[in-house]
Amino acid sequence: MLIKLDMQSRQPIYEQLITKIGEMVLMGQLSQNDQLPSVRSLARDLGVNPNTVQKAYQDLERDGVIYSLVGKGSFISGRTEVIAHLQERQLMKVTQAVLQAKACGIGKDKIQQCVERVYDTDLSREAQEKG
Amino acid sequence: MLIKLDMQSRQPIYEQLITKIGEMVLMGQLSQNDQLPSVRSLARDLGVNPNTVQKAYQDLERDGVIYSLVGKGSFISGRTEVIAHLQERQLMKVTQAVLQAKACGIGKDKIQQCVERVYDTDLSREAQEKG
Amino acid sequence: MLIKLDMQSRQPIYEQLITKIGEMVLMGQLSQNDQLPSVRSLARDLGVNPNTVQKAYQDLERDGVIYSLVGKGSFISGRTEVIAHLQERQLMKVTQAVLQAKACGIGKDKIQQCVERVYDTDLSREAQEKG
Amino acid sequence: MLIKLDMQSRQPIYEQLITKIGEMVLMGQLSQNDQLPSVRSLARDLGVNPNTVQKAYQDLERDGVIYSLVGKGSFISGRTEVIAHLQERQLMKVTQAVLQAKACGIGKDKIQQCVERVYDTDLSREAQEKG
DNA sequence: GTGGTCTAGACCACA
DNA sequence: GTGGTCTAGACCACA
Repeated sequence: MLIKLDMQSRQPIYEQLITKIGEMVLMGQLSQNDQLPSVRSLARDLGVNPNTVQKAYQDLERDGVIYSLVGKGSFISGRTEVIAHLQERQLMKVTQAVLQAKACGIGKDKIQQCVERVYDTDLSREAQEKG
Repeated sequence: MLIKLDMQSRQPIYEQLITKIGEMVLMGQLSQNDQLPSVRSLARDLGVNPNTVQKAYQDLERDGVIYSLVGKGSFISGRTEVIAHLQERQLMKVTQAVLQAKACGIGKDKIQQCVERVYDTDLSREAQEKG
Repeated sequence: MLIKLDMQSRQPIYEQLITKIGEMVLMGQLSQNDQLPSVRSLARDLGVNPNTVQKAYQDLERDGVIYSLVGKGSFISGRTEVIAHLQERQLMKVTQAVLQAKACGIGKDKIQQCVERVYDTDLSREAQEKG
Repeated sequence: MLIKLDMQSRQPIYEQLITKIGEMVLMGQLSQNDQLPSVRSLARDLGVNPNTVQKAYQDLERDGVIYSLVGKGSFISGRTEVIAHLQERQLMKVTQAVLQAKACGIGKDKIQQCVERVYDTDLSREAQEKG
């Protein structure tokens, strides 16, 4: 389970975990019924408090992204509605940021440049890494 | 001073205040050397503790957005470098959100639709207000 | 009465006034029994609140730097002991700053350079202004 | 954590705290990633309100001297640029005091004596402690 | 346990 | 009147 955490970030560790696991589901790196590492082993691997992983798993279960079987472990639910919901939520964040940007007097063109840069830069970076 | 606070929000009150005043500066609703309402009067108007407004004002002063004179009041600094910095910071937030969206497998077109919607919606709202 | 105030400074205006008048006494620009401008006229000239000038004059009188005659005005006392005391107090400030600098691990040589710079720079500046 | 506060001082408690911790960093008594006492424990030890310590810690974090992790604690950042900046700021204070002294007609020799006294006195104090 | 936010209210220096 | 500091104490999210 390759997860990079930013310990200095203002974003709570448990939220970073939720985001990362959500991304792995959306990108197909985690599929229906795949088993997640146990709370303790993941906590050990990441060097964080088990409570933190526990909190992330609980939230993911509450949102239907994973399901837990007592004594067996935690698994990806893979329900399509959940996946759609994850993407919607992320789009909402973009909308919020753009709304605030507009409230700051930032023009549509600036935002569009910003979007272009993100999608173009990453494509070229992936090309480099593959090439 | 028209400021709406969301008391239910996860975002702290003093941060909401900072954001709102920053927006008013960027939109030209507050200009250089304009006087802000006093800590106490704004606190009274918003129904929050003076300490909370004080914290917002002190953070704004540290960021160079306003300056405070004991015994006289708090005023907009209006330094251009500060204004530019405020906009950059907001653009960074958009970039972050878009980056995460991309990491979730959301396509460029979806983001662009989202941007269009934000800017078009507001235009129509302005049209309604004028018409 | 040529006095330049820094309205943006953290140092209170009344303290700036006290310092400036003290300096003028020490530099011989104000001599024994010289009359000071009235509280109101000085406040008007400087664009500050009369209370502020009043407070400065009161402190100066308490320290024996000036004396006030009701209905006549305020005057320089010019007592030698007072002049010596003003200089001592300023030296104390230097000592305090140097003590803190030493507590910060700053070496004696750095401080000495700093002293040289102040005295050399100003001499050359005075030369330019006179020449 | 040995910190002496002067409750009678005009200097605010939180500023005294900031100064003291800054000095300990500069003197190498606190090094990179060293953990500071928690807000509550330090407040208890010093007999002040936790909010006051909190304010000091937050200011130190904003200046890059320390970093705080919610749920874990506060730690020394140890960034060299920050350390250099702390010393520069202290030297500025010395320069200001010397400039004012000169404006008061105090000669260079008087200042130099004052510097000598500070650095010699402390050396003898260290000698006493060792001897 | 940790840091962060907030209230209610006092007191201060300053203009 | 103004901003700034501080206390006492509550509650929250997080690890």
